Amino acid sequence: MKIDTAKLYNILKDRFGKQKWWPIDESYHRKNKTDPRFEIVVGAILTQNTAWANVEKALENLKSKNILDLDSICKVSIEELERTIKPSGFFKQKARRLKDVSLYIKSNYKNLNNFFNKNLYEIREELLSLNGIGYETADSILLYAANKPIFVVDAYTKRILNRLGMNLGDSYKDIQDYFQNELSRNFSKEELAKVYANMHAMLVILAKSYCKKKPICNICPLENICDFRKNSLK
DNA sequence: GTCCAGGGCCGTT
DNA sequence: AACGGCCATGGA
Repeated sequence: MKIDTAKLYNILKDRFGKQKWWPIDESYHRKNKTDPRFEIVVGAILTQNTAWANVEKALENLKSKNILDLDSICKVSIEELERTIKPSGFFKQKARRLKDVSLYIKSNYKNLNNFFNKNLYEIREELLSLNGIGYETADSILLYAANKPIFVVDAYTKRILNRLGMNLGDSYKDIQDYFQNELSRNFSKEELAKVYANMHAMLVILAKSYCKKKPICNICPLENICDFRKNSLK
């Protein structure tokens, strides 16, 4: 069975409201005259299979050293970068990944703005060509930093879909296409980026607070439309 | 002590 | 194409 994603969107919105997603320290970037979107690029890499609380510690460390910007990450030594982001885990590979993406943008585009001004799919290809940036990280950067209309699929999304009983399989692209096809029919082109952003944000909130590994079904907003809930009541 | 978190890569079947 | 091991920290 397939559930209308526009309906899903509205149910979640009624319960959670609009989520202001991807926290950014605006005041830090105002003060330092740095591009706040770069914080999202960094966060997207640091959060790979990692609890956000640990990412926050790493981001705080970067801010306290005033190196949460493109040019600083390009300049800082790999050893110091590793030490600074250590709380976020996998610090050696993540330091390398931050370096790689930063140096790529710096050498090819000078700054984030020039890079993000390109076409969505051109940016996506370039991000995916870098080691350590897969579909989810690339799309998170595109959606939340570059404000491009592309839907982010993550482990939470897959878990929720499986429990709802939508047989979309495990393919990233299939799931992404499904959401984009459905939502683009129900919302205007101009608001799609915001809708995708809210949708993903609300799915994450749902997964964290209700649709956990051990789900809390009896107070879940999707209780009435969920196969997992129905089966557990049998 | 065990489990898990807003993945991705690489080697083996 | 699919799967398993690996990367690492800190909170529950």
